[in-house]
Amino acid sequence: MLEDIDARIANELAADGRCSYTDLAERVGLSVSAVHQRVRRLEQRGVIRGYAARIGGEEIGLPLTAFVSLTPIDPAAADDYPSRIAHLRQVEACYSVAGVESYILKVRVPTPSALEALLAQIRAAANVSTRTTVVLSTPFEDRPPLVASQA
Amino acid sequence: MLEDIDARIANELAADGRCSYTDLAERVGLSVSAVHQRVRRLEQRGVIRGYAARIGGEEIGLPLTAFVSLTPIDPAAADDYPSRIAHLRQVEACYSVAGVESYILKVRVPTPSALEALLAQIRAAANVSTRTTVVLSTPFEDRPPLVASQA
DNA sequence: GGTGAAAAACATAGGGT
DNA sequence: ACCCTATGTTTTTCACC
Repeated sequence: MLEDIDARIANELAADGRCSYTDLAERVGLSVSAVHQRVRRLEQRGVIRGYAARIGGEEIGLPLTAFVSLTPIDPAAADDYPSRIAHLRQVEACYSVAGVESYILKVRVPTPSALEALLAQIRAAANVSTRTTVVLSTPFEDRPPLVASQA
Repeated sequence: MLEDIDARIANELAADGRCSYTDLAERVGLSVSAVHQRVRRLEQRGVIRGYAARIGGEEIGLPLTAFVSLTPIDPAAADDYPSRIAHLRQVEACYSVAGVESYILKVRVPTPSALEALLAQIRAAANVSTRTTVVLSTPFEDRPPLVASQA
């Protein structure tokens, strides 16, 4: 599926998303145009889904992170919770999970009272009960996965 | 703290980490060099912590994501759990949380049995008990936070 | 798949307002 | 803080292997 040089390219870009093709080419030992072509293919195949700047939460006034677990109140309701919640931009991620609860959300807000308001919006928008776990600190986050070759 | 144009630059780069300075300059209505200077300052201030390619888990043979909650077995033990776990590369994130449990980890593995092995490693390395919630699907993830100005 | 070369676009530094 | 200009680098395409 994923060949060795492609894996190395993906790892490099996961660690440094703005790395130039020229640098990449040197590191993996190919010409610039070959690397360029491979990167485009990786993007098409969905191995690389996009590029993002990692933003420091505290520096932009969103120091409070929390995980919010959702339990549907009406078990017979339609299963479109994600779409009911996606418009809330403070919700950074939404996972459907196997467990007592149905979804886990990751949220980022400026203050405890903003969290309170957001929880009310979530409950209202999706007809769910919530259980919230506040993040105290983040020793590490967003570590790039080890892309291994499997050709 | 964070001025309007800086906020827009941060938002653009959060959404498209490989956007050129030329494009950025057009979008925010400044000269290329002014934008370049601002980006450097945002990086120095920690607003922008780095750049990363977003990698598709299924496409690289890591289709199984889970959240693992940790409870210390010896409540008197030293509080260096993150450093005991950081060497396990399947652990993508580590959060210290307020709740029944002490930490939440996000992990990505190829198979259920790799998850089993990883959990054993986590328990052995940190002397903790674990509770695992398997992710079934990910409606969305890594949405860029809304960087708001607060000058 | 890969290379190499040429044109266009871009990044970067310096001096001026 | 910003703009402009000049220079070197990078991206991107294309013809060829």
